[in-house]
Amino acid sequence: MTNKKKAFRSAQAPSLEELDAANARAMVDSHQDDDASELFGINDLCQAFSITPRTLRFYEDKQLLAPRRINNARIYTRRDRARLALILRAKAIGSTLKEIKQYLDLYGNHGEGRLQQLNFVLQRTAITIADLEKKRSQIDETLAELRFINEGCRAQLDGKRRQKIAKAS
Amino acid sequence: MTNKKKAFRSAQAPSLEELDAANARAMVDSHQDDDASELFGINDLCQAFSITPRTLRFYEDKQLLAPRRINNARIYTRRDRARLALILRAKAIGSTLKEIKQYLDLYGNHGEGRLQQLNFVLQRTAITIADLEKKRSQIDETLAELRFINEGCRAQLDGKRRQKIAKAS
DNA sequence: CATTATGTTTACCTTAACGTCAACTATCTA
DNA sequence: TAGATAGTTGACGTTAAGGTAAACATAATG
Repeated sequence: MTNKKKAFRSAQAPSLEELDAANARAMVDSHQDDDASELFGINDLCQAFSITPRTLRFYEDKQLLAPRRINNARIYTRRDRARLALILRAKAIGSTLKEIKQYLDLYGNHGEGRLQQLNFVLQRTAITIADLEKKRSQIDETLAELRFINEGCRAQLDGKRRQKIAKAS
Repeated sequence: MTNKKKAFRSAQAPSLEELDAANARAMVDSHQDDDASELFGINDLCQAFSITPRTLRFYEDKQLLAPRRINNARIYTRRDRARLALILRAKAIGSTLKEIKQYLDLYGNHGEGRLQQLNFVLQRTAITIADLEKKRSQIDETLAELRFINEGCRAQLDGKRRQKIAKAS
């Protein structure tokens, strides 16, 4: 359904497969709360996730990322990197950047113990979870249909093969 | 993540919940290969799926739908309706209209027995299936994280409740 | 028959998510 | 000191998926 590798008009969206590699590392990184140790330039991340600099700057514009600057150049920590992984994964499953921002804002703010906020986060996560579960089940339905078609084809092909063999003998 | 019911700027995308009702009927209909019996006007479908006429005309423009005309007015059969349900479901899980068209083109063309075509359909469905399975697993990961946050909140709130009780006694 | 309700086409407008290009700036290098 | 290299901002372009508005057609209805 996705990713014909036409490569028309430069950098396409990263395929789901491409995402995985970088993604895995980033996920690990995100729980390693060391901050300043491993740093990345903009192109490091671009290569790692198969995106363009423009995309990263755009996300920054939209306040999804906030890397430090060193003489005006963007420097990303592994936390930034992990955040990026979240963003891309969320995008891959059909969320808009606006939604992702809200999601990440929740994600960040679960440490301070204000009762109001905790309840808020609790609600929002519950809603988001419900939403994703629904999406998941829609995917499952679609998968069931596709498998049905797929097996139908396979069966027909098998039939033809048997016919040929029968004729040949 | 989706659907704040702001209702700003008229008809929003239909929520996942809204889709379900009409969807279910349409799915049933799609296997009831009677064609001309139950017919729908454009607004019937709009209401059923919470979309606007513009959207239906747009999909027709893009060749995703091809309703009959009766003195130039669009008349949809239950098959059209079922097709629409597929389109909307695919959209809800993050596919583009272009992708959906390809998907539907496969969907329609599995009846004629040309070997080449069967093999083609077989391949394409396999690819699409793999893609969706990946998406599904990404959703699963996201869900796991959200549940983690959610339970963290819940635990903290419980903690506070116990503190209060302890103080009170 | 005039009106109202439905529906149609054509054409332009909008928003999100980037792409592309031009003009700078800072740092390293020959 | 003059490139080469890697990065920056800013402005405008583009594509997808519709929204909105104007002008017209047809059918039912008072």
